[in-house]
Amino acid sequence: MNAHELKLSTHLPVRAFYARPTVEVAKDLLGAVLINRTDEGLAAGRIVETEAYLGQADHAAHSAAGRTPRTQVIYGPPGHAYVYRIYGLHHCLNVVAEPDGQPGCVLIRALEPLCGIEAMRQRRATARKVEDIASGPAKLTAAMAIQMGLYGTDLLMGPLTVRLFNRAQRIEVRRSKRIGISRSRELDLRFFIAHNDFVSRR
DNA sequence: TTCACGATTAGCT
DNA sequence: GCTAATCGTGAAG
Repeated sequence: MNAHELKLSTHLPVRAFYARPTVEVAKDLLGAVLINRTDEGLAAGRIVETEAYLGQADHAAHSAAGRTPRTQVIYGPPGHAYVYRIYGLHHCLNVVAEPDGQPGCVLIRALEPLCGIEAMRQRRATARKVEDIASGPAKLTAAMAIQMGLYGTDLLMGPLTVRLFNRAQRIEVRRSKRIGISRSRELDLRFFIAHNDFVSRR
């Protein structure tokens, strides 16, 4: 898929799309396209796996620690990027949900690469197969060149954006426990597209 | 100021 | 399955 086809087949959601319950946003982001306009050209991938992190009764969410310099964007207006560094090595990308003032965000966990795949391969030199380029939360930020500079940016303004397909295909959504957390591990807040080769785990 | 740890990944056994 | 790599954050002193 090239940049022109991408523009014709997708559209930007309105703010209200993000100003909904986190779980709804997490489900509806499946099948959407994440796009980053980088110095090395356009990078885009289809979202195939997400996790919801809630504002209340979710001890695994970063916002559970309350409002801090790091987590403040989660409490702000929806449709913005919450980027954080993990293990001092990697970055993870979240999309802020819920109305302004209420915490809640969606971790993007895996993408199916669509545009700029050659540049993604260069940024993800260890990936042998295309399925390995963005099949994990820190893999996709590396592939898409997403770093702390995008913290707090508005996904309705770019350079980092999310677009929805104009003709929504029917997607079979699977639900499971979240990956790699210890607290609130009993919650089923991971969503992914069934039978998809690009998810981090089946 | 100190300290333990984490929404991960890659490489090796 | 196990572990190193590597550092900002938040809690405690």
